[in-house]
Amino acid sequence: MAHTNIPNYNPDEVERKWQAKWDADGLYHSDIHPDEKKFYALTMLPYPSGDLHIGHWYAMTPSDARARFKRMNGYNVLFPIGFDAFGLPAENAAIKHNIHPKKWTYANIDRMRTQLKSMGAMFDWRREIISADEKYYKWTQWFFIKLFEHGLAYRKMSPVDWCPKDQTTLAREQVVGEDRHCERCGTPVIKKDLEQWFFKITDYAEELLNFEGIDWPERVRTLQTNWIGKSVGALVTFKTEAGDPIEVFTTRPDTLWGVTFMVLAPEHPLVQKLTTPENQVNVEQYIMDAQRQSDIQREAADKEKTGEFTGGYAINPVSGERIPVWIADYVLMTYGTGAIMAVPAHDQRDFEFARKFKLPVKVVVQPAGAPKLEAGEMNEAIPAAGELVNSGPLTGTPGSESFERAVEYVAKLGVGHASTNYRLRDWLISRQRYWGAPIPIVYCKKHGAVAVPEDQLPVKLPEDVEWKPTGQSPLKLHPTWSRTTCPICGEPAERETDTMDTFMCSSWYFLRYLSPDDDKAPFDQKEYDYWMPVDTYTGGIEHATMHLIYTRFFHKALRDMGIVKGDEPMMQLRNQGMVLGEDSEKMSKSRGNVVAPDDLVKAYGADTVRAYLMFFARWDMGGPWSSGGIDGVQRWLRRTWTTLLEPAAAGKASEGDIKTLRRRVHQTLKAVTRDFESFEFNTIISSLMELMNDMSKLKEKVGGSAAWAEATEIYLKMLAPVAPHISEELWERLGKPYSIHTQSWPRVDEEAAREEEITLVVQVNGKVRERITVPAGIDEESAKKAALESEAVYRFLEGKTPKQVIYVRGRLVNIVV
RNA sequence: GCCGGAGUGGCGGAAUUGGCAGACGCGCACGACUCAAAAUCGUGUUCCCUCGGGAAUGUGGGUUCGAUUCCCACCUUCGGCACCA
Repeated sequence: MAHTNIPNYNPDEVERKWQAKWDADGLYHSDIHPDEKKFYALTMLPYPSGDLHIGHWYAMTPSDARARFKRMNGYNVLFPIGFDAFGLPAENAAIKHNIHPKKWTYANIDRMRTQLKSMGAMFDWRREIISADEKYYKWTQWFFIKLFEHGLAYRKMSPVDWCPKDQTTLAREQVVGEDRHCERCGTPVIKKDLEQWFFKITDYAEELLNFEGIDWPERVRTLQTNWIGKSVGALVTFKTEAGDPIEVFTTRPDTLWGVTFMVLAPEHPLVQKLTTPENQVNVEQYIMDAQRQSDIQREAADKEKTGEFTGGYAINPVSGERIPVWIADYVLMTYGTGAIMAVPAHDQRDFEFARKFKLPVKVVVQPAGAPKLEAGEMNEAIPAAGELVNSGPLTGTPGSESFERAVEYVAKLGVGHASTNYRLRDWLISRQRYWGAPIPIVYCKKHGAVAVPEDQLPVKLPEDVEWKPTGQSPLKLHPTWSRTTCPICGEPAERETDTMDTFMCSSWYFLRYLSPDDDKAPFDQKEYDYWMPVDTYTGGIEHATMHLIYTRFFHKALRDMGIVKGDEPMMQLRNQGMVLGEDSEKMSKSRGNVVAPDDLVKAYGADTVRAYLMFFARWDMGGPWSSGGIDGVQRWLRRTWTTLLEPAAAGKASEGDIKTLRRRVHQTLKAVTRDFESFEFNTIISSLMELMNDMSKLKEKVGGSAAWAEATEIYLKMLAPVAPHISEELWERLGKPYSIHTQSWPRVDEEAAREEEITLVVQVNGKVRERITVPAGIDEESAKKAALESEAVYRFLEGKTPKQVIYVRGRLVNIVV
């Protein structure tokens, strides 16, 4: 079978040739064409960490293939790329290798740009953005000022999460895991009281829970919903005996008559006042202990309850009962009001606390069906709703309306009202590090925090800075940089020396792709009106409660300022899984299980790597890399090469063979089209492999026919988004007009795709006994008749009469005996 | 504890609406070609079997003529949240 008269498939040569030509021709330039429908395909912008990782390829290749598919389907496609270039790793590498963060970052970008280009993606490089460029971060600062002007950026002193290794504060979203460690470096965080800048994302908590009109994965929606943590309840005001109000948030206003004590967070402002002299020493000791403990210790769920009695009492506003006020670290100052009403009969935490400190338990809810609750006999709290008992005027209220009735009651008394609480906190954006966009604020003695005027942007990041982390912002240590004048009064003033969280840069980057060089505005309005919103956004799920929630907030805030339109920036989101090492572990240099795409491209060519990444796992699931499997994909592309280039045999094709070929081609086209739409990339490749297997078998007979010409043309068009170089090369060698990537996606010939004969499965009692070939259009009567007459059925019926015969059109007959 | 995903051959995975379980590929075995090997091509490959069949999609039930698919309970595993009032 060896044919020596056709050239060998040399991926390296083919790929270099076409990448150069596409680049020279501007084949992937995306410009506004008002008469064409647009498609904005976006892949999450990479951090320039040094080398392009196989994970980047895994994320971007199918996104690129789908963008190409959309282009062939008549869309004017925008598929841009850029670099999320500010951030800690640059600074850490700078310290380690004593190289300036800027130099390190831009050298990495140069390397990664070359690596990205080897992928052969349809990126429009004219639109590349680098978030660390002055012309980019000028607008990041501009957005900060807009948020500031609209009251969505504010500064406050509060206990914040601090990473002792990276020497900076972190947003809550960037503190992860049970031991509450830094998302970047893994070091457990500590609390520090600092004055920091925040964005008021909590203003949008309710709206962020609404995913109507966007096609985002259930998983991301759940993660964001949990993160926002909505609780519906009521705020109720108790009073101390001295008359000071203590407001509590409760989700169970129906249990108000069951309150037997109150608990304040140790940091609660009323603690000092409430504490009686004889409890002073113990309370102060407890507060000090609580402060010393890390969050990890304090928030451990299985920890035994601790607390201290203040000696003070409060009055229950509905019952008038006098109840003791305690402090305990299970009540957090950062959630709700920092104080709770304790109902030990119906809340497990309060129950444990009451049992430990011998506080009374009072039953006020009797769930239907449960035995009558007796406080003395309970060994756990009963949180279920039910009929109210021992609840003053509300006694006898059924569980179904107890919540509403209780809220009405406290509202009538003027001591409370319905309220909703969210777990979401405002976004802390100050970072005490060098390599970020400076916060464009000036502090004036007279005017306080003043925004830098727009015409003075950008506030440039100086390069002559000692960047080693000291816990102080490096910009603060610069001898002159922070010295300036107040934009309002002109008096000497100080610049803010913290930089912004890099998630600020990535919250709006997809807008900068629209007009990366515009120096009048963050984006060009014409470009915006044509391209936005993003139609498909692809990337990892790890940003569900970081980037993806920030960018939605950002968009909504800009919408309310009239800067952008619509409620959401990205209409459809899809997440890829993760490529693991061959040992099924996360790839890491220390484990030595890293797969380098550059090596693979060298050995197999980009097309094989692309196709294998699309083939080897379900894209949304990912999985361990297997070095063996890639050979199969390489074999398939080589087979494609030889099958399409070998001269056709002179033989005459039979009508049956032609029909078979066309049927297979159009059936495959149908499946591939469907799978591109639904992100099922692995079955695209297997369908193409199957078709190639069939084509190579049929070629000897049909190689000279018009059907064969049609088959090769459709096959190459389907292959083009997956393997853009080899398909372009074969397209050219078959004498077709340049470029295959500007061709239209073929149309399915339904007539040709239709099966003429089908295999009818014959079951007896649900077990397959026979397969018979029948005409596709067979009617029910004939199908049943054919089944009953088959030899196997005769054997299995053993003379018995069928009780029932079930027919599924075009599929099977089941004979029930 | 709560929320969500996943469990199918030796391996990655496929199966459109409840209708042929294991497509496609890897690996393996055998064969062709070769002095030989590689490459390539071909055949086979879930398990058991008395060669008639039988069993099988994490486990146990249920619905159905028929369940990888729907329902209930559970196990394992991955991810998120977690003293959130």
